[in-house]
Amino acid sequence: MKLHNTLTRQIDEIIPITPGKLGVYTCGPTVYDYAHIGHWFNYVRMDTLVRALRYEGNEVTWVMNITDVGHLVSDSDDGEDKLEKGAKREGKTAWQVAEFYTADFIACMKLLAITKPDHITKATDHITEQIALVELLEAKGYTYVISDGVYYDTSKFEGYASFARLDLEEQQAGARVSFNPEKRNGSDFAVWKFSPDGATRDMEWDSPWGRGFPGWHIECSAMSMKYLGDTLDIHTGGIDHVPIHHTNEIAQSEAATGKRFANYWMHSNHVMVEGEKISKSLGNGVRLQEIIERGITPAAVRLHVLESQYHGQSKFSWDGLVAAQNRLRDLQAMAVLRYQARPITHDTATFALRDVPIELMRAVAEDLNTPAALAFLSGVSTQLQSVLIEDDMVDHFEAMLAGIDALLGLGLGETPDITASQKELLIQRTNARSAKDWAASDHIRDQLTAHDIGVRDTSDGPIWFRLV
RNA sequence: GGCGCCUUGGCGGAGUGGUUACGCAGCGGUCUGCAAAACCGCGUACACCGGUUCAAGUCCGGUAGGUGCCUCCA
Repeated sequence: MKLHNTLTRQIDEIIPITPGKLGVYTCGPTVYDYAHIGHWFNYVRMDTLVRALRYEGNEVTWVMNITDVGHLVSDSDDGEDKLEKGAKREGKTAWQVAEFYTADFIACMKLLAITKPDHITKATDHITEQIALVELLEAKGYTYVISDGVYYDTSKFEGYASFARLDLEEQQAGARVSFNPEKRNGSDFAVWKFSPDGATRDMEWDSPWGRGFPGWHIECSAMSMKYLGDTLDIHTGGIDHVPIHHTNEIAQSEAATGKRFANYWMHSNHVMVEGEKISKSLGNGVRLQEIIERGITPAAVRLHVLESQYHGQSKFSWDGLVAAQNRLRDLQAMAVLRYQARPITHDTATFALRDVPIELMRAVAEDLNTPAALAFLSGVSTQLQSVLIEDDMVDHFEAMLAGIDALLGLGLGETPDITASQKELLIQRTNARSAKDWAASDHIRDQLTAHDIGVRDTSDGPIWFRLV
């Protein structure tokens, strides 16, 4: 498996620290609002990465965090906590807000066939680990305390700007936001924030420095290293995290351990909706629920994501979603051929079914080139429509679908057979056609259509497929 | 102001030097009792201008347009 590694800015072959085992950490959602289509592109891609690594035979430990505290809404020094803000908006506590949106997120993951991570870690469940990490950084002299919190001194970490290739001085000169004058450097960030004087937050904890809550960045460092060790194999996240969040994670983690934090960094690029960036102000953050309400299945959404590559900016449109839905229908029509195998008449149909998932993996291994994998799959679909599926092919057919699903998560192996009564209708129609009773034959066809079943008549008899 | 990225046929989207993937939509054909489906074929696509090369969508330079980050953001 090769990936575009943000660390080296190259396509790198993934080499596990421990052969056959891989630790993958994915920056998960901040649960203050619903996830939108941009998030789902990201998580479907990460899931595809994990699926592919496992398909290659690796034992993968996948960790995803849930940020349920500490993610500030604006400037990292003065801003409000997103969860506390969400709580005010909805008249709930921050805890209730976090619980609600976490549940929604996990439900949507399931709909999109995103593999359940081995560990879904909440920041609020790991306050002890985060405090311990701050204490370690303090002991090593990386932190200082000012009026509103404990800060990390980025000037103490050599190469702070190198990961994101930042020019800190130039950036500060052109920055549109002024920073807290108590900070030693503009790029310094809070690892522990104090609760405001006289105010009580929904979420706050005691610490050696005072009552408050952890900074957003420290959470990912603390939790990823707890579950995956000091050096992760692969760290993934949205591309927007490169200059700040991931830069800060590296600074914290490497300062604490003296070791490299992650060997490979994979960043999912952004999705443009109808030509525009997804943003709150444009109100174009399409939710999965909205898509489903418009009659698009989650599997089609997933297919649409797989039609794009993670490294470049992607486009989302309703037309594109419909196109994906149509394409998926064709793949399902292929999948359902396994229920319609004929008795063996000759032994010439030697389609290499078992090689199909292997070929898909070959494409996916090239920096997650899922569009190329789908192109191959479409070719397979076309060939199978032309070939007579015989009884001795069914086992291989099922194994092929299982392989495709393991890799792409499209659920082709779950497409159900038609019912016994529907099969009976097909037989009746065949009989009517033999008798050249076209009225009866057409009537039965209408009945089948009402069941969303279409039929095509071939020289080897009827082949059914689902219309939706 | 600084640092990046992108521009492929109606739409989406592969493709890092040499048979123009693939999908959706469209058109034509075959098949069919009809319809549908399926299959086959079609559209002379690589923003523009130069350069390198026997050969460029693919490398280099420039132009135009778009876009991302530098502020929370997947």
